Amino acid sequence: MPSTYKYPRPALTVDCVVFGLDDADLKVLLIQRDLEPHRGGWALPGGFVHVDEDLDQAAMRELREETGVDRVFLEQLYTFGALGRDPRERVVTVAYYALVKLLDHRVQAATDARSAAWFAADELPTLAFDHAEIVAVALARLRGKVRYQPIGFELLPPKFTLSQLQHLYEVVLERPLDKRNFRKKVLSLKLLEELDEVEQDVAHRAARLYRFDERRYKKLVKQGFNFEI
Amino acid sequence: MPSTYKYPRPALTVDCVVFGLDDADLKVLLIQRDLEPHRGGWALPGGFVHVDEDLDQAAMRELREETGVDRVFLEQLYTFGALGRDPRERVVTVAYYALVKLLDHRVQAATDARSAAWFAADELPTLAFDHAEIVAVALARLRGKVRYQPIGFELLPPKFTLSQLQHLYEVVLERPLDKRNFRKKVLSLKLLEELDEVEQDVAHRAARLYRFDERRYKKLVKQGFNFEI
DNA sequence: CCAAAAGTGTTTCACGTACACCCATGC
DNA sequence: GCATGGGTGTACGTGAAACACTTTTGG
Repeated sequence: MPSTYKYPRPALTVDCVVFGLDDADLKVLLIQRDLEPHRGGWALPGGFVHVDEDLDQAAMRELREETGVDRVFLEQLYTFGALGRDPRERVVTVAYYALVKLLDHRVQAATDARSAAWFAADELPTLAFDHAEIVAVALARLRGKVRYQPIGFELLPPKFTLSQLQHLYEVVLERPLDKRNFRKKVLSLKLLEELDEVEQDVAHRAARLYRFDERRYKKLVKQGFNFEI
Repeated sequence: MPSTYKYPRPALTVDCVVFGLDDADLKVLLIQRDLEPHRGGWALPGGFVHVDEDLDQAAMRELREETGVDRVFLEQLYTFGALGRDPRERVVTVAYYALVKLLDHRVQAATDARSAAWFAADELPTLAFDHAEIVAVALARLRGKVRYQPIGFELLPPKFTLSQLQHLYEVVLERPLDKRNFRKKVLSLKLLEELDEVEQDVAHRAARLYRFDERRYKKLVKQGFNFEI
């Protein structure tokens, strides 16, 4: 049933920039719009905030509904409210960014009713609305934050090699890192648990697997520890 | 005239955490509410976003209308949208924080029709709605950001002494800093212009005045420079 | 002349950075 | 046996941190 208010209200939406990482580079998950405006164009997953759900819930719901992505790292990014950012009416959107383990989510995105696909973050198609700006802000946030918060692990499988971890930082920070210095640095943090396991099915010496020790990290943070890479 | 929509919409507001600095400590500007709920209680300046103004404009307008504060550093903080944060109806608020030169704004705030007052940031009265949480987030942002962005200068007069600057960092970061190391560090950044002026009317040796060289800062940023204190 | 804050250098230590070779494995 | 990435140590330089006394000015 319709609702009436004394003064006009902006519509409120959420949009999500979903990042994933593969062997080659950083990816962003986009959906193809099935409505005007920009019908058929690529856009960020998102939609209207229901009046009885909070913002984080709305973002998670839209992500699940439109891309099948669920139970991932999700953090509010920035709220975009420029006049005219949506040609139909005034729409304010609370943008989020998500970090997913790409291997877990490759299939769902591709097989969803709505067409969804991963694009290299530095080769995105033209995006609807102001979504290109939102992605730019999300990238900047990710680049800034990955250095002083251990969020990079959200992009990797639970067990990973040090080379995978280094590759992650190289891709996100867009610069090469020295292998020995990188390993020295991350191991000195004492946040990685060395497993008695190695990679499988590689055509060369198998690398040791590590796991991020989240319990230990939280304990150290309480003691004033600051993650930094 | 009233507006009708197919689905109910949250109300959208902006709220501002205004920081100022005096000799003693960091202050926050609050207003006394003249409407229910929390009538007579202290709250952040803020109000509804008009449908024809963008978010930054709305924040600036509310700040001007409610406190007389104008032309100050203002930056979006975070958007708060928990269910029940306003007892009347669903209200989503885009929070901002502002940094003002307290001496410029002491009078207006006190003489405005609405009662406004500065409170020490660590001794705030009970606040309406979830405003205490908003202030906490703003403080965390300020503490984090002051170290790697030259925003602290927004809290000082255009000409200031190195001791004032050090005091600023000590108050915001909540820890004492070594005088010699601090001076060495800030001067090494080459962002302060040493003036041929000293403090006036002090009962001891007058300190030299400095000015933040914003042009130089912007130029250095373009060359990849990163401010850090 | 006393109170109050301004101003000034050196030493030490930790950490970031640069850098090259041998090892294990699968094919 | 060869191609591919895994894994390892040292030397150097920069910058952070610790630390105390003299100078200037007004009252």
